[in-house]
Formats: sequence, structure tokens, C-alpha cells
Amino acid sequence: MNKTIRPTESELDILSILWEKDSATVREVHEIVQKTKDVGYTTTLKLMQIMNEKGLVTRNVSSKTHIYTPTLKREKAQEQFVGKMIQTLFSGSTSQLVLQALGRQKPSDSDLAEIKSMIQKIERK
Amino acid sequence: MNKTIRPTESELDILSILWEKDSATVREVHEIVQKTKDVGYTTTLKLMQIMNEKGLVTRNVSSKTHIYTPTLKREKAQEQFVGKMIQTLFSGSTSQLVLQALGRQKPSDSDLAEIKSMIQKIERK
DNA sequence: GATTGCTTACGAATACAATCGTATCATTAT
DNA sequence: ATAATGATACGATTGTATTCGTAAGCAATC
Repeated sequence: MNKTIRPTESELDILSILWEKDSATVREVHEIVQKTKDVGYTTTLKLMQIMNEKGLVTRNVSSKTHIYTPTLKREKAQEQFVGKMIQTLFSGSTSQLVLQALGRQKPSDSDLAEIKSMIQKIERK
Repeated sequence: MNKTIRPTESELDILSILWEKDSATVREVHEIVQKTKDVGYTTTLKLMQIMNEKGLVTRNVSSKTHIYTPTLKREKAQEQFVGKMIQTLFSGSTSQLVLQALGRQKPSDSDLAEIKSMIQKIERK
């Protein structure tokens, strides 16, 4: 019954900002959105109101300026989209995705270390 | 000028089938689509016609039953979507995506080998 | 207390995606 | 020849996402 809510493209854009800041006002979000996208303030507002209806965020209404907090966890969304992507774009092969990701840019040393330790963990099983 | 064409969700589903088979008729595609999605034949047909207009596929019309071939390369689409996903879902961190992917299921031994050699290649630079 | 600025609410317009019904044509079977 | 089958073409409908204009409230400033 509890069908998984799938954020749309622009909802994801907003969520990614909220995930970064933990919570934020419409204005704060809009300020950032505007840098990459030319839309009006009320557009952002409306989107966030809809996200609230959908349950993607909650908002604190105690002051005039509402404060929005994401309810959908970033990890949850990651799983959802990575899964779908592996299916359609990598014909089900997780490692193909990994290779593509690794190929696109040099990870930092600490990133590499993390990845290597992850691999070791997998191998020990 | 040459704005990147972005396949929609159902277009991606169809593309993934075409990538697998290299090329296919509407019926062949529809047969597979139907397994996971309950839609009519003409819907699939229409979608593939639109994809043709958009330039996502070409079709061979020499026989009555047209044969569709993807023009958008899988690798191109992979880059496009992985890039976007890293931005919105992993706050720009490629390696975070890698970790999430590795965590979701054990890759095969040969996959692991491939990944490890990729890592070595990166480290040598 | 009027004006200004910033806020939310909300309807409505627009755009785009997805779905399907119906017409039409070609080929094959009766 | 006629009917049945299976294909494309295409308009129209429905659904959903995105966008924005306008109204209305509240608080600070003039």
C-alpha cells in the first residue's frame, strides 16, 4: 500500500539542497536554485508546498517564515535511483556502474582508501 | 546549439531494450515492455515514433515492418545520468556513489577483478 | 496609518509525457 | 475476391510537472 514516493526532477534539485543544509526556508533554497535555473520565487515556493503535501518534507510553521525539513532520507533516494539506473542503463550490472563512475574522475586518496577497504570487506565474505 | 537530448523514463526503458538487441521491431520491443508494464501496443509504437522524431533512434523502413536502431549510445546516456545523479544525490562525490553501488550487492569475482585493476590504473597516475 | 517589503496561498496557464482509439494500408489465408 | 491479421499513422485525451500571476497577511519603516 505505502507506495514509494518518487521525487520528480525539480523536487530532487530542492531535496539535494535541503539535504545539504538539513533544513531551510523557501528563500534560502530559492537563492541556490536560481544560480543554475532561471525561475521565479513563487515557483520554488509552490514546489516546496507540493513536496509538503506529498510528504517529502515537513515544515515548521511556528514563525511567519516557514522552515522546511526533508523527510525522505538521502540514502533512501540513493538506493531508489541507483537501482533503477543499474537496470536501465547498465543492464543490471552493478560493477559496470562502478567502473563508469571510477572512470569519470580521479577520486581523492582518502576516497580510494575507503573504496579499497570496502572491496576487502566484500572479498572476505 | 546541439542541445543534449534527454530521454524520458519510458524512452529509457525502450532504449535499454534496443541496446540489448542492437535493433528491433516495435512488436519485439513491446513484447518485452509488456512484461513489466501494462500498456497497449500503440502506446509503444507511438513512443518509438516520437523517439525517431527526436533522433534517439533511426528506423529502417524498407520493409513493411520497421526496424528501429538506437542512435544515442548507451555510454553517452550513462555519462549523462550518472553525472546528474552524482550531483543531486551524492553532493558531487563520485566515490560516495561507488560505495553505495558496491554496498548493494556482491559483485562477481571477475567484476571485482576488473574494479581492482581499474583502481590500480588510477593509483599509478 | 500609509507605504514598502517579504511572506504564504492558490488558481490557472503552459508544457510535456503517456496512453489509446480509430483509420488505413499491405499481406496472407479462406 | 473477400476476410482476417498485423503493421503504421495520427489525432485526441488524460495525466502530471512546471511555471507564474495575483491576492492577502504581517511587520517594519516612513
